[in-house]
Amino acid sequence: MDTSQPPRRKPGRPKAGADLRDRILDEAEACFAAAGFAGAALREIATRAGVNQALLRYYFGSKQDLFDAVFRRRGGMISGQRHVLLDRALAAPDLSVESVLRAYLRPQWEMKLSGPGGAAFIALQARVHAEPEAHALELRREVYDPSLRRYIDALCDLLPALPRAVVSMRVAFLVGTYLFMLNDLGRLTDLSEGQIHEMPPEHMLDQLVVFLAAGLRAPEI
Amino acid sequence: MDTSQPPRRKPGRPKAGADLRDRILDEAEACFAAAGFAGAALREIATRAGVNQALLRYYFGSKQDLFDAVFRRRGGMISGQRHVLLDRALAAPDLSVESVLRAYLRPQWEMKLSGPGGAAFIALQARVHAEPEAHALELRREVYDPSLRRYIDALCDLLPALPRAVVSMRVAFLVGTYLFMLNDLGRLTDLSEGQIHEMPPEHMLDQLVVFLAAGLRAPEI
DNA sequence: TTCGTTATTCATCGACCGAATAATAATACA
DNA sequence: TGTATTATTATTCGGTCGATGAATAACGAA
Repeated sequence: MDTSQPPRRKPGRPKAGADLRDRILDEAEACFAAAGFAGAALREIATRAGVNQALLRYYFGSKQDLFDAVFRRRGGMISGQRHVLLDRALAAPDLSVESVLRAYLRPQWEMKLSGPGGAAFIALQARVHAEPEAHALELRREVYDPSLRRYIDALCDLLPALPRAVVSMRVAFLVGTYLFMLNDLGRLTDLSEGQIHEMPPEHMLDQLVVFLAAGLRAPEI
Repeated sequence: MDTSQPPRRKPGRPKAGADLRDRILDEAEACFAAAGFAGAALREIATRAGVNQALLRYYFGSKQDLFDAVFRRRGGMISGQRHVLLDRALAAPDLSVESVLRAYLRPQWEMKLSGPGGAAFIALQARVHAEPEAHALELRREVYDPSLRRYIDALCDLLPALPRAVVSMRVAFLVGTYLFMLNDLGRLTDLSEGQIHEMPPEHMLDQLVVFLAAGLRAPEI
């Protein structure tokens, strides 16, 4: 009489494909963003995605591999969009420090506003940037450094008075500024006693561009 | 024959006091910085500090309480130093955006360079700023927001053409910039193909001040 | 139909973690 | 000296975690 099997049992091949894969990545993204790498539990990711935990391993390998897949998915999108937007900015007649900055910032900005998934990735990205582990550093380099180098080249051309070392350093400053700003966007409100809260998001991006462009253009000391 | 007690046994009261307490906080700081809150293990902290794990609980309470103690220790130092340096800057004849910026940046900068403990705290701080949990947010607010508000006031006086909302936002930008820069100081090297590596640290702080001061002074759009 | 391959679940293992409790040694105080 | 208090250790508990291997159902090819 032990043979009574509850009806919910369906190993096999019901929902395979990129669809399920993406759903797993979505939930993993949310969990990693909320709890960090160590704090996220594969069990919870699997449950939220409606699959068995062993399936994560079947698809992605270890926990670290899953994390990397999450990071590369959106990171690759952003890098690709930056590449396209930089090409467009360089070809446009209004080429300027501001237009290059916008080409760099817009992909992340739009991902942040695109919905909870995009916002989760921004948070996750901020975490990765704060992690000192060698693996996190490699990941960031692999995903982002190539596109960054092109932007440094473009800005050096636009700011011929500045040596490359100074431009490189200022670009590094810039990365910290926007990462923090995007991640903390909701909390900026507090410092300004609510005044920022009433500002439309598009205006905030403008503010950021103004701030960063002025910093980049500052004469060398 | 079970009564043979190995000589290494010394419960009691050998090394009590602020000394041991600080050693525990030091090791906790290093572990939390390296692995994050969830990733750090109380067992390792205790081992590295040369004490039993239960002693952590006796001194600090839960893991979260220990973390908070770590954060408040150095955070309090920084806030205190900022308060003093801002007073001094406001009273000095060369009061300027730059001098206010330096008063804000110097405590963290010197902590970073003061040794491995200080550097560990900077890393930990960057992690806390990237964590979305409500508790982390409260902690940051409690430790840092009061001093931040004074700096916003001072900068508003120095930049009367800018509305307070804009100054507040730019100060928020600024926080991200220096946090990221301090934490990534060692890695900035890569982007500049080694050129930054040869720059003396003091010069890097100057570069940061120039960048931020220009951003703060940018005319409103 | 048959059979191998692929996708999925189930069940479990060993490790580790944070917390808790009880025992115990050093000190302070009477 | 004796006794209460404080600082420290030893040990254990329940829980959770990532990983793993075996079982199994669906599908594609023959």
